[in-house]
Amino acid sequence: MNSLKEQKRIDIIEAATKIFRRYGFHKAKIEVIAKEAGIGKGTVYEYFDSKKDLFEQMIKYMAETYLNMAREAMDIAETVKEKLMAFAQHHGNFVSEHMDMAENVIPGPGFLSEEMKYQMIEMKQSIFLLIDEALEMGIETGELRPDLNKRIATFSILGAINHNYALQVYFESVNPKDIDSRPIIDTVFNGLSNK
Amino acid sequence: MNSLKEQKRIDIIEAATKIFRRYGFHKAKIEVIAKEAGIGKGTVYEYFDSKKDLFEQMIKYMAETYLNMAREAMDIAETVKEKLMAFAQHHGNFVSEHMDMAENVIPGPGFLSEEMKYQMIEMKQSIFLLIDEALEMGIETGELRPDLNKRIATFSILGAINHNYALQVYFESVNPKDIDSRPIIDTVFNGLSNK
Amino acid sequence: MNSLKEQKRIDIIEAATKIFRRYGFHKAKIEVIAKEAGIGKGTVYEYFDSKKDLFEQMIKYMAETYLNMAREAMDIAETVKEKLMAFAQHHGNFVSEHMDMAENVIPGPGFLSEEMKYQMIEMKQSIFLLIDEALEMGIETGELRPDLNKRIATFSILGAINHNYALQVYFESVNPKDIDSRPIIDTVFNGLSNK
Amino acid sequence: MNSLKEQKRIDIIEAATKIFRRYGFHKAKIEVIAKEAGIGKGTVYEYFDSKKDLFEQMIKYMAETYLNMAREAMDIAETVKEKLMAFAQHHGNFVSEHMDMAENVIPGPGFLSEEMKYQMIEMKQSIFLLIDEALEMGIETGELRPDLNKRIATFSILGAINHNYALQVYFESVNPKDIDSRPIIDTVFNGLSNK
DNA sequence: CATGAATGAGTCTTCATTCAT
DNA sequence: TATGAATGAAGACTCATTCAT
Repeated sequence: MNSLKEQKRIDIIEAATKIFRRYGFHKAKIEVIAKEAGIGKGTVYEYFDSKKDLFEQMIKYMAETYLNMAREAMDIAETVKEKLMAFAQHHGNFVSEHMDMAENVIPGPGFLSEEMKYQMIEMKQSIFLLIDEALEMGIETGELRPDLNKRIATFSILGAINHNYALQVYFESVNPKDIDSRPIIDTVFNGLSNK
Repeated sequence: MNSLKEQKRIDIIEAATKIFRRYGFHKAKIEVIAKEAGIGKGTVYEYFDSKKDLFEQMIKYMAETYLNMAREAMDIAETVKEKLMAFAQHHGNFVSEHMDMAENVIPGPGFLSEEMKYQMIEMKQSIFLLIDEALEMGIETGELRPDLNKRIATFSILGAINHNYALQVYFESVNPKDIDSRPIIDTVFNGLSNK
Repeated sequence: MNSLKEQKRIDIIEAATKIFRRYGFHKAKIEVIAKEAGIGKGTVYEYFDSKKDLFEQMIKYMAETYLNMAREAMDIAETVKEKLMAFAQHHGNFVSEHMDMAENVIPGPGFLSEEMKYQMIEMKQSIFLLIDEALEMGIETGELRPDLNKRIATFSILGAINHNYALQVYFESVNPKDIDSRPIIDTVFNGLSNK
Repeated sequence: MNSLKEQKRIDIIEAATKIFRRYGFHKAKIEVIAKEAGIGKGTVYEYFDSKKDLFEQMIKYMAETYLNMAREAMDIAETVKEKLMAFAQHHGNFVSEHMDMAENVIPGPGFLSEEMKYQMIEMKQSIFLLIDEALEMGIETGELRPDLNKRIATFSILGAINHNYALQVYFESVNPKDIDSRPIIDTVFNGLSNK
């Protein structure tokens, strides 16, 4: 019984994901989301307080999914390099399905509730920590240079991965799944400098 | 006379910049933008076809400004490293004034006109080329490793700079102007790998 | 068995009375009434055809209660003056519990069904007759002036009682139970005129 | 210019009066009020913040009108009896046009804003004072009995007038304009008592 | 009999845009 | 040319009512 309700909640969130992604927050209509989920308009409001609430819960759900998948992918890998490649690949896969979400669907400043902002920060921190741990490990095993500024390195890796996927998709219309993460990680590992 | 019109056009765009940044596209009201520009609501429509048109022209104006400033900053610098640091610093300064723009103000997918999208791609390409040229130069002068994958390196640099600024501001509430670009560029230059 | 159903019907009506009084017709929600009655939302519809039906039956129930109590109170009294005072006192007691009903809960014109309006008229007529009979008696016993316009006198008494209670409660926040009915009746009996 | 806006404000209020009276607060649609006023739906919101605001301003406007007319009517009359008859007649005229307003259009408890409630109380007090002054005068001139309980007498008069009009209209479908106020006032003046 | 999950008709309100002045 | 009063399309949200369990 409880799981039935929970299942329908997920159904609605997944319908919302699709519609929000396609139309953005403001042009996505509740009625359309409901239809996509195969239910009536009013039913959405049995599960979520408002359009905003639905949006926030969707973000939370996606963030959790992203994080869990990233963790799994990285756990299997052994070396830091492999872990980062796994992360990049995961990022690409995820992005290929939820692409514009992050960039296009945002409803505007001051929109997210304070609680939600807190959640988002936590989530970003979790991702940060995921990379940070890998780097820490790499320094200990000697795989990475000992004088590394871990914080900046972490931000740089995340940025490099993110931008490489985003811009390749954007400029070259590549399917993110088909992007090879190896050269990205290689570049970050080896640096630009000629010695 | 023509320059009077042009000046008022700029005034409106600058008012729009402020208001769009503060409220995001959908919650920004034309009336408020008009008031901010010190004119009447209807007058906005003498200069722009629609809210969307105003938004697009604003984006274009800002992108041009960004690009011009980036070019100037990089021209002064000599080595590639200095150029990239100058770019990063410029990025930080610009972002400190127009921050949320990029992240929060976006109106939703399918919003920008095709022509606008084309403009945006051109703009991104210009930025890409700016960095690309610097790398090219670095390879020729031997400052950078000759086997560098320029495309990926460019994306990585842009991503690293962007994310470092964004996340430092986000997590640590640092004023972007106060961020030191050196360690970011150093990290990218030296790479992560322990040789 | 029949009385069990009847009892639950009364329970619902009493829950409805409380909720309608507190929120008014339109803001009173069936779900809340059901909860107040300790039953499920759907069950209300086993006993009443609609919200409107429930409202009308509630009014009818209250009116009957009012009338019965008024009759009892007046039967005990002997003189007309006493009867009117008893009526006034009863009115105050009743009003103290069901106050706003009459003033605040009314759903709007054209709302009550024709049958219901008929009921309401009958009810008002019954009250009218109650007072009318008392006056008739008073005229016969010589307690009241023989040339009295009974109809107008009855309306005036009802109005005087009603308004005195209402306005004292309204202006002076008096508990209706604590209002002394004697001076009201005295005023009506003696008239304003200085002989 | 200002008076044009003010005139339109009044137009809307008068349209609202008609529609609210016909349908009650909840069933009255803004669109219908706008149509009645010969304007577009959105225009209503240029003059009033919300349906509730419109309703409250309408009440205020009507109350002021009622009070002003009552004052005028009573000022012309000389004796207390005449004043009260004038008041009653005015009440009847007003009620004949705005009848159900008071009884049927009320939106429910807790609806009126605090400021509005305060206004309403002030208004009722003004009416009270109008009668109260007349009685005071009557006591001084010896037209009324000196031992009169003014407060209760005032409430009683208001109640008698109100109920006589309301019930005659209700029971006998009389047009309030056609009701003779003399016997009502006579009854109140002479009292019920056979000396 | 009782329930409460599902439903969708109904309406207020916002705001980009128009156009008479 | 500049204005701002007027407009109405569009959409989130409520809640009485139904009906499968």
